[in-house]
Amino acid sequence: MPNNHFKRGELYSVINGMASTAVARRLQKHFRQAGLEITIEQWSILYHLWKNDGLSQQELCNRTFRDKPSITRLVDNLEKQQLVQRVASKEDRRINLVYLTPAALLLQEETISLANQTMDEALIGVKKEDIETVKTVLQQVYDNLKQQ
Amino acid sequence: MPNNHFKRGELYSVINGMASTAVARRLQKHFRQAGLEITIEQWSILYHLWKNDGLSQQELCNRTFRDKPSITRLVDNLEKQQLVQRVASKEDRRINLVYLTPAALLLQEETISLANQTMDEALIGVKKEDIETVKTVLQQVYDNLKQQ
DNA sequence: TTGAAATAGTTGCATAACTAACTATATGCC
DNA sequence: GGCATATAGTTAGTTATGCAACTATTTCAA
Repeated sequence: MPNNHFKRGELYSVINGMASTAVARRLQKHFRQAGLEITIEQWSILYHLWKNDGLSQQELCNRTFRDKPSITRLVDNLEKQQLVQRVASKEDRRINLVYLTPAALLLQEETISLANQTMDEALIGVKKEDIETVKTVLQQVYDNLKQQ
Repeated sequence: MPNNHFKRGELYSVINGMASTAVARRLQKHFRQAGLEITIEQWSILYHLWKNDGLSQQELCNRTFRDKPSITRLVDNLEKQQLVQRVASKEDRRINLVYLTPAALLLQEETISLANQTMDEALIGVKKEDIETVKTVLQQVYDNLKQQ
């Protein structure tokens, strides 16, 4: 039984897009101001590779919540910019492992600093325990919808 | 002084995209399954017009958190599908007022019901007071970033 | 062992987003 | 009144997303 019959239309606006778009736009702006030519979507791929280089494209799908064609094209564009390189797996020839180039490693510190700064701006005046609640709720929302 | 130095990278993933994308995809799926040919972006325009018909494109920008070119093209596509109509304002000839057609009025009840149903699915197991917290935090995030 | 099903990735097509540059109209200050 | 500036909207170019259909490879079971 649904437990939340109250202004769901507005809730929809809130959960869907408005805050996340604002954060994304701000981060993109910070990148641009720093003279960095990458998009935030490309950056999110690099972010996961900095944490764990050599992920397969499928793993990048899982970790960035994108579908396979999106990853294919993001990796295409990152390869064009010589920030990553596809390497066929030796164990399973269906799999491409994606590796960072030295150029990408140079971006890590500056861009993560800009991302942290962006989150600091975004979260001014927000209580720490409320942030935990947001994380939990949005994770629950994702889990509620992810299967099928 | 930033007050939230803890795993902001992951927080970024949570706030940005994952939950909102999942909700969007689920709603789009519900529309498709019901044989409705509109995108959720188009629907969000109709949603604001059902609440207040005859908004200007600029007002639609403000209410849907989109930029002007996005609204131009969404209204283009809605006009192609004969769901809305542009009417030049008599007071200010720069302004287009956007009006719903009878066909769009027919969609209101069904699509809002599907949206509510989608939010119900999304919020299963989430406490009402936590939802209030999420709304408040995301609104704060938006307000923190919206100016300039 | 062979053939069906599953998995990894790519391609094509449509829609949507952002930026920048543009047109048209309105406002406001000298 | 006239010119600078602001505002409303459009257009063009690039990137990203969703879906469906496709190829290649692997897995698994009859």
